[in-house]
Amino acid sequence: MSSKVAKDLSVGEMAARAGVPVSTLHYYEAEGLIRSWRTNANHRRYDRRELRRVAIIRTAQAVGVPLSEIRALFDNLPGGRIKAEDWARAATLWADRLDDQIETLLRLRDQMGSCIGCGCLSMDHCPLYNPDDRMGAHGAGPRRWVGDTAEVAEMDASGEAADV
Amino acid sequence: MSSKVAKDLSVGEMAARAGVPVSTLHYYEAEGLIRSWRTNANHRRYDRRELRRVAIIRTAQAVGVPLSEIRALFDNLPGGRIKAEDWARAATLWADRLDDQIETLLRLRDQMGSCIGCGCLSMDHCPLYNPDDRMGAHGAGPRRWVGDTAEVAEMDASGEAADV
DNA sequence: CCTTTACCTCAAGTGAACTTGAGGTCGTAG
DNA sequence: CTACGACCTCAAGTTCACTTGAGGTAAAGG
Repeated sequence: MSSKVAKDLSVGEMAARAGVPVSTLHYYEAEGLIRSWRTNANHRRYDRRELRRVAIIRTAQAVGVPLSEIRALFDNLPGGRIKAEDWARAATLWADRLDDQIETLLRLRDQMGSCIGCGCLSMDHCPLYNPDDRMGAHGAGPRRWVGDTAEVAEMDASGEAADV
Repeated sequence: MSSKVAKDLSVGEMAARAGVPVSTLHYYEAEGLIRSWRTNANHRRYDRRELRRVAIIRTAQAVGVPLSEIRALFDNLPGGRIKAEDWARAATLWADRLDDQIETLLRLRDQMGSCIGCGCLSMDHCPLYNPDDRMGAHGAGPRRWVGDTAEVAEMDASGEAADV
């Protein structure tokens, strides 16, 4: 019925379509992230759905998901495909991460905004400025920064060393 | 009037307070991102405001600003300090970047949301599924992915290879 | 037949941001 | 006096995600 065969793609075509260099596709394949079959001439051929995989890879990367984690998802595919269920689970997980990231960034933006607004980076003018070492009070201990700006907020609030 | 001298910090204290390993502070200093003076014993001492610098570094990193760019800002400091004006400029710049990132992530989240909702990752069920190669129509050319999900969106819209 | 083009493999190199390790110096506590 | 912890330097190693390069094949066009 359908004369459109939607044939498989060469590595060059994939690269063009997916917007990544050929070398990257080689790399992804070596890392087990995408698959191909070979022609007589030993050239790679990609099922069109591999394009979708590349899209997922790049998308996930944009959210900060490392390749190892993406592979973990892909490795869950019994038949080499992601079942809707698996996808939903991963998507939910990544969406959560997304939410976290968005929240972090929004907090950061707010902080920057108020910093700009109040000129608080200038020791001379910031109403929050306070020469005492308030944070010293709560001692040492494990710290976290990236993905958790709580302490930044605290410093901003205490106004410690408000100048740079 | 103030008996609290708020004395300078050793590298260990800085590390504890800033939540980064000592080696990282060494590294930042080697990279010209922070400064210290030395005691007789050749030990580093940090002015408290260096703590603020570290906070800025980590914050900026969370937004994806590379160290080189942070240094570029810091290098703008004639007196070794950031003037409110310079800070405002950088903060505005980084805030723009933040906005971009937030927008990208929000877009991603929406896409993931609708994917989950419609089960579109399943070739069999997605209402968007379309076996034709719609995207093939617009040929090769430069591509971009990270920080620009336009093409992902397009693929999602066309539903190409909607299964994985 | 010859050349070009697109592909192949495998090893090594890249850059960012750190970390690890070896070997050495202070200054205080016991 | 000696041990200890905190600090020092400098070189080299690590991880991630690729990229580059050398050397080779296969099919199509002139």
